Amino acid sequence: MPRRSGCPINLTLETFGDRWSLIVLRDIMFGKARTFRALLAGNIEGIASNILADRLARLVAHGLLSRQGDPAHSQRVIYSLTEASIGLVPMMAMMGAWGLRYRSPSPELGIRARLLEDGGPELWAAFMDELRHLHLAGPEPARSVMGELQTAFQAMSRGETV
Amino acid sequence: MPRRSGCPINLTLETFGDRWSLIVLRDIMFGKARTFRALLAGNIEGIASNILADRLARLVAHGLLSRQGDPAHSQRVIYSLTEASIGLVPMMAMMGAWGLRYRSPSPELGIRARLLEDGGPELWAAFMDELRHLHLAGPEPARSVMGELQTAFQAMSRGETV
DNA sequence: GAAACCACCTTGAGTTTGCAACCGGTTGGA
DNA sequence: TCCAACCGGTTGCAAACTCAAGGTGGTTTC
Repeated sequence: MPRRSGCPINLTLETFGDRWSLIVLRDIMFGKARTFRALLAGNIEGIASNILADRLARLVAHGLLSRQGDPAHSQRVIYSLTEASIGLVPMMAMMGAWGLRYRSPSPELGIRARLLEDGGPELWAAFMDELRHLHLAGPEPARSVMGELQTAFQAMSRGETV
Repeated sequence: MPRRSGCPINLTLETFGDRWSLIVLRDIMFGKARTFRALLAGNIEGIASNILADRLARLVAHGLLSRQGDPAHSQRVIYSLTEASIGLVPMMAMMGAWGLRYRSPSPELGIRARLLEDGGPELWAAFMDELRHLHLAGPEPARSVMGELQTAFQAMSRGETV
C-alpha cells in the first residue's frame, strides 16, 4: 500500500480515517461486542452489514483486530483487539473529550467521555490492562474500569447526577 | 444536520472523520500556511485543489476555521484556527503518538510527534497559547513550541540525533 | 500593458457508500 | 427428524463522494 506521506498523523488517518472504522473499534472496546451479529445489532449509528464486513476485514488487515473461530460454534467468528488497537485508548479518550466539549453529546453517552478524560493516564492504563485481559489473555487486573464506566452510564440513564 | 448518534466519539468523527480534514488542520496548525495557495503548495500529501476548497468550506461551516480577507490584498483570504480547533492539539498529539509507535513514520516527520508526546499536557498548553496568539490575537507567550518543533525537525533533517 | 498570482470551479471517470434483500451452512429444541 | 433461529457474510443497485486536470474571472506587480 502506497503511503501519501510518512507523517505520523497522516499514517494514522490512512489506517482509520473514515466515518466507520473507529465506530467499530469503539463498539468492540467499550461495548463488549465481539461477533459480527452482535456488532451489527448493537451499533447505535446503524451501520450497514456490508460496511461492517468491509471494515472488519480492513481492520484485521491493518493489524487492529484479530479474527479467530469459536471452538464451540464452528461458524461463529470472534474478533479481538490487538496491542495496536488497545494503544488507541488515549486517542479515543481525547476524541471523546473534544466531542464532549465542543459538540454537546447526549448526557448518558457523554458521561463515559467525561470519566475517561478526568481519569487521565492512570485510568487509561488501568483500562488498557483490562482490555489486555479480555482480548489478549493478559492477567486479570485489580480494577475494572469497564465496570466503573458501565455503572456511571446506568446511573446517568436513570437521571442521577454523577 | 442530522446526527447518527449523540456519542461524543461519533460526533467528533462526523466533524472531521475523513482522510483530508485533519490534514488541512495539521498544515494550518504546524505548517503556518494560512492561505489557499500556501496550503495547496505546502501539502506533502498532494491534496487536490477542489478537495482543499471543499474541506476549507466545511471546516469553516463546522466552526473549526474562520475566514477573513486580507486588508492589503483584496482577493487574498486568510484562514485562522478557532478555539475549537486549537482544542484539537491534545488529540493531534495522541494521533501522532499512535502513528509513531505503530506505523513507522519517516524520522524527520516523526520527531515532531515524539516531542509533542514527550512534552505532555504542559507542552500542549504552551503550544495552544502560542496558537491563540497567532490566530486569535491572544497575548504573546513566553515559550515558542513552534520554534522548538521547527528546530528539532531541521536538526533531524540534517541527520543529527536529537 | 503583460505576466504572475489569487481563490476556487468544472468536467468526467472512477470509487465508495448505504440500503435492502438474500445466501448457504449450523445450531438447539421439540 | 424436522424446523426455526442464528451464523458471517454477499449481491445488486442508485446515490454520493473522490480525484486529477484544466479553466475562470479577477487582482496585483513589474
